[in-house]
Amino acid sequence: MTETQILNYALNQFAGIDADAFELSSSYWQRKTYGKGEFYNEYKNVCKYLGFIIDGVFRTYYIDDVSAEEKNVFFFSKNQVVVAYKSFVTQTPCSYYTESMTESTVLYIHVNHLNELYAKSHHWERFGRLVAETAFNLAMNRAEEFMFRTPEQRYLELIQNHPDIFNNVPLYHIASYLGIQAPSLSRIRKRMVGK
Amino acid sequence: MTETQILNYALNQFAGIDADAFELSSSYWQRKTYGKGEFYNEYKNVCKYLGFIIDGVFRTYYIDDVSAEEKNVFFFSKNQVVVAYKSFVTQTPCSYYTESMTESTVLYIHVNHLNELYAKSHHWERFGRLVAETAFNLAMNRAEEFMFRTPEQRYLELIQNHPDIFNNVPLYHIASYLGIQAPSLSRIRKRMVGK
DNA sequence: TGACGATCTTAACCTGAGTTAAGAATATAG
DNA sequence: CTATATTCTTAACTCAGGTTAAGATCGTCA
Repeated sequence: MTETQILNYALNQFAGIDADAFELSSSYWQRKTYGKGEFYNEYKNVCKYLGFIIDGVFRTYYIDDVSAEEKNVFFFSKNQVVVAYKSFVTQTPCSYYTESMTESTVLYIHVNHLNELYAKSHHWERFGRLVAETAFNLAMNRAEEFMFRTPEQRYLELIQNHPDIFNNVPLYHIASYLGIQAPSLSRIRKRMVGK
Repeated sequence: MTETQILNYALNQFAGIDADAFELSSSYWQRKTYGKGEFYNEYKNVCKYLGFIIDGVFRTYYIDDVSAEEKNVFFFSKNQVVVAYKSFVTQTPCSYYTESMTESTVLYIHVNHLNELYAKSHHWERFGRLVAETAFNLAMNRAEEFMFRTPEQRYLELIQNHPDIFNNVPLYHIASYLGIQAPSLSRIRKRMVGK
């Protein structure tokens, strides 16, 4: 399958974008590759593109003003959308960095083109709603993990629910994502030997 | 102002719903009052209504399976929408309880009627998108509070940003909202005397 | 007003995460 | 296959929040 076919298929699965609706968008999609450590979007930058990951892993992180520590917020991988949602929707500067952690390939579309598609087609409007819902679910799940689970439970659930992330990301990035320091994650892992 | 006028005004402010667009919806809105402790929506119930709070305060909480503790997730008050968003959008059973903490008055609309309005009017479609964005912001802010702030910082920011909640809700409910136990909140408050 | 229930604080002890720094294990490149 | 950098674990200590139970304070209403 070509990359465009992969995209078409994914959009169909996700939002019922059929061949005709996809055709409306086809001239708008562009392709970009990222090296390890390259940014999809940076702090204070307005996110102008919605990306679909053909291959690779991205992380979105926050830099704490006080401790200057990086705190991982989201991971995005293959066949997922990558976007700084709030910045993209409101076209305001982003609070985060979104960085490629691997060699990556992305197909992306400009916010203006997407808005055109919303106006032209109910299918694409539906897509916009579903992206909003997906973003909500992502944020709400993240909030729930921190409100209701201990770091140990978050660790176990990450292994269960996102083995793709767990297996492809160094542990110190996992620790940051779980909201703890690397030594704490080591202790949790040690505690669990035998359980 | 009548309650309907309050609603009309708020919808206009929030999403540019003009007199004509409001007229489309006017026969759909119903009114309900809640006593202290009455539920807007309960665990395992599908949330079928989007409410606009004329007066009162609601809280959404989760009950921990293990500890059987209540954990407050959101507060909603006057001139805000009250809804179990995920349940409402997906029409699936809710994970939460949403309870009135005071005598309250709500104007509400059924999900089917709202979907009708989406189909009929771009104004209402816009409203739907904005509700989705509001829900995202609420969830994302909550996630950020827990990912990036200490309980003490969360407490200070609550006082700053939501004095209405802080002043109208008992401290043990605030503690739960901040993700800590009541004695911890007492210690934080004590620590801060003199700061 | 005074008695009750609700709310808030305090104390004592426990536990798990933070911090720092050192060292072990693992990858990667030359 | 060794040297080097990266990643992971461990140790020792500190500290904030959890837990439990007691007591203080506040509100309310008979």
